[in-house]
Amino acid sequence: MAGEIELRWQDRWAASGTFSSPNPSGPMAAGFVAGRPKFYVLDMFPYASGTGIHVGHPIGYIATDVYARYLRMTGHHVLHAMGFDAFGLPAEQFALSTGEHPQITTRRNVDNMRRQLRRLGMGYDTRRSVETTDPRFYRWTQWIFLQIFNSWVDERTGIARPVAELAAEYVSGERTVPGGRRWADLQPAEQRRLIDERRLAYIATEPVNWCPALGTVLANEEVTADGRSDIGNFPVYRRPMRQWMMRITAMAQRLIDDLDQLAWPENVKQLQRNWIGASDGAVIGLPMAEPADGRIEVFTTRPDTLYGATFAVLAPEHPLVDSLVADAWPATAPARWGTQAGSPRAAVAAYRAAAAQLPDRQRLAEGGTKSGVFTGGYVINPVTREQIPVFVADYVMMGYGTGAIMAVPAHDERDLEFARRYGLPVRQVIDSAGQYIQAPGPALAGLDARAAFDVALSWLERAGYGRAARRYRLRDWLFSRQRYWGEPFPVVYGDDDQPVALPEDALPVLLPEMADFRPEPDAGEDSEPVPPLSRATEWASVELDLGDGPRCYRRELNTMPQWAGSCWYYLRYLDPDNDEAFVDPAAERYWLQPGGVDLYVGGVEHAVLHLLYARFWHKVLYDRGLVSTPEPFARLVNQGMIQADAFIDERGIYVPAADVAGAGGQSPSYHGRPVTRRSGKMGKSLKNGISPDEMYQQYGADTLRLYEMAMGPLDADKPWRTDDITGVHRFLQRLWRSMVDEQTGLATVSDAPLDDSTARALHATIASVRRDFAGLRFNTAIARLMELTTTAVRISAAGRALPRSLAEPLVLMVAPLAPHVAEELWARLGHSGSLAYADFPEADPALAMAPSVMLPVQVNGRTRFRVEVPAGATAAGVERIVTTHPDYRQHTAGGTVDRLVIVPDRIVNIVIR
RNA sequence: GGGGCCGUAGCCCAAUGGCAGAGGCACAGGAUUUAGGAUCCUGCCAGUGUGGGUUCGAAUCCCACCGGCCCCA
Repeated sequence: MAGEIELRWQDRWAASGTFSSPNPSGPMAAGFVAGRPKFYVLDMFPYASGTGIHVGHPIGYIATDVYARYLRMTGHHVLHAMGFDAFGLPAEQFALSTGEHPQITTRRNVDNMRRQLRRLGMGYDTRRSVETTDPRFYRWTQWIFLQIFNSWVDERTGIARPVAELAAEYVSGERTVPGGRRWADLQPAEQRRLIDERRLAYIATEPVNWCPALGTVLANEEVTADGRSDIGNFPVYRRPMRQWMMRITAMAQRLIDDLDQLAWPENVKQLQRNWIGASDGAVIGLPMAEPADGRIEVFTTRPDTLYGATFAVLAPEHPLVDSLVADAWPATAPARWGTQAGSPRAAVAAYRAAAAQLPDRQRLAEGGTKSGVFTGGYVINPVTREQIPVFVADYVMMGYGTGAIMAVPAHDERDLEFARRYGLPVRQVIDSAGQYIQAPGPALAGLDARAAFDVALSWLERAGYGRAARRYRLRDWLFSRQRYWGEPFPVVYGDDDQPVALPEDALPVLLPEMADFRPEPDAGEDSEPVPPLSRATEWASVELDLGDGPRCYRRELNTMPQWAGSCWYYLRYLDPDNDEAFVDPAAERYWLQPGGVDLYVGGVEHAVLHLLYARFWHKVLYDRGLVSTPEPFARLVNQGMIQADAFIDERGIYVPAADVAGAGGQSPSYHGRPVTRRSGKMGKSLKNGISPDEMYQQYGADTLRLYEMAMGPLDADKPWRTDDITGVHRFLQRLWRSMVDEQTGLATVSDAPLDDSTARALHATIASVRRDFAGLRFNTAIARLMELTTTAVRISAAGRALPRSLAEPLVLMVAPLAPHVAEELWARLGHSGSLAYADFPEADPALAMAPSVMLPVQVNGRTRFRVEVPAGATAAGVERIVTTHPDYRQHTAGGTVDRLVIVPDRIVNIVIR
């Protein structure tokens, strides 16, 4: 029954385009009403995986759909669309596992997910659905890449500008060329290098995480703490490679500062701040002992502890290592510093080679022993004038600060561990009482840490050794992958091997059809990455006329990472068919003003990467005048995780929860063997997913939607219990029977007016439900609607037809949550159109109020008796009633009344001493 | 180790600093029914993790501890 009704309404909504929302102008302008408030509701971009969704996935989608339906009924233009992220490693790995082409598997996965969401009754504007793998979409992903490639961040303002303006500054002399030469005197290649090194998308040879088994490099975030790939758990090796990078670090400060204007959960903002990780300190130039004019720049957050610096450490990748390494060991160097190795140069070379293998996260992991090797070189501590030895050690990272540190073992644990291992001196700067020790250099004795920092910094500045500096933990974003299934870069290379941006009319650069899309098989640890696209030989080279006649160019063979499409899909929903621009500015302004997407709902697992990358792209687009808001997402809500029972066998391996016998009982078993219950996040890894298909087959989509919304607050983690579904299922049946005759199937309602108490219940419910919907508190709204339904059931069970003036508002209030049954009831109540745009009931406060209330009267905080007072009675009126009440004298006899606390309509408290 | 979130009935969850209970599950009893694991009615159970503090009044605010989850190291 439910299934038949639901499918019928879903067809009707689709056929009549019920949820199409108009743009203010352009091809989608039909139905636009000027002056109507707008709202942009957005779900995080789903990734079309191979296994379909489980019931934990759509909880956020259901919530936004309920909210969007509510907003439509309260007079808003609502934009709510759903598209699919389908490029990237997971889709490609899935295709590899089935042996089919990702084009095919992706198509199937997206179709399946569309089907599942449609079956849940989602009110999306299906005209606006996009897929990242569609050339009409990724053409603009490539176009945005070019905007980023052609931008630089002006270090004076932090704002992104066209690189043409950077060149103009060099030409005009406003910006001086490093080295003091004139721009016009530079070779074209030198000019080009000066521009390229400022671009926001750039090529760099950087140590990266190379995963031979996946045949690609991975971002740090895609590598686990023990140095394996997040996807597939394959070993990852560290090696330098030529890669595309995004200069997100140039926006670090704005990415921190602008968090303040966002209505986001505080913990997500904090995660972003920590990830960017600003720290204030100083860059200190430590003079090298040899060569005498050399300096090593170290970054420290504690310049006040310079006196305690007894050695210095360079990252293995540090460019100064070569010039610092001595030809022979100094006679004074002890054997434990590694001097038994032939020469400093050999020892350092061996160490660097070993360190290069390890992924960053493993190098930084605590507990791993700190290893290093002496370079044979020394620097001078500016405070003590002593020569201190310089080591190379892998606990210092090239990507952070300056890639070099002054080591203060007395006040840094990692330095201390290193010093102990190599027998280096430990010199205290601050004594056990927390006081600075009398020392040469800046006078710090008696100061607190804050003041000492300032004094030490100004001492360094005056002496010419250092300057204040702010550094970020954030690293530039590794933006290329050696895989097939991604957006091709809109870039080619000429004879000089330098990247050249393709003109806009050359877009899209289509991903070539390849039967064999696999990464290079059997790639070993030392293998050179061979992108699959290199085998598309016809595609890989191309003759173009880029302004200086037809020439042969090579295409970029890497592809973009999975994050690219999700950085801007929310803009394409606004204007999905535009072939002239990535988005029409009028549509963009209408839907994004004032502060970006009005409500963004998704999982907290995207708190850092997706949200940071998307903010970065959006800011570049904003600076370049292509979008109108500095931030993409004004308000963010994280839906909670759905947890479910999972089961492990005696080996500790998860077994499919669906096949566990006696899952709810004391002794669950799997194929006759005992298993142990271990609850956790529903999903593939715990093998405890429950498919929505079986739920709506058995109960219907309305019931599933209601259950997911009734489980608890949207943002709380909640355990799934299929047994509990019967509660909301009964609710819908009660609602139905309260107004539909079971024999005839006709609505039986009367035109009788509501009695006072029913009217009160109705209007109080309307007021609460409106408040709850507006605040995304669907669980409490459902509780109110269940109560009102009980009222309705009582009326109809007493043999009276339900008054229409109760039935209709009840149906309308249920509609956002259970739209199919509501539409069906609405139709049976005699209405011809969909209720999707019917007016949501309005509460009349006068009718909602009871004529009188029973006020509890407390004595010193304990309830002693009650008085009945008129609703809304003033404090003076209540006082009169209470003090003349027969029980008042009895309860105040024991002492003197200090005062009466009266909270109108709530409580009275008599304070007695 | 640092940061964040959360502990209310057998379970899931409500409660602008104001009578601890809205709703659901489970359970028990009754009604109805050829029967039902359907439907209707009724009932049942906690003093809010622990200990302090603020307040006329604390589940709610503050501190410490215990337990759980998440993030970072």
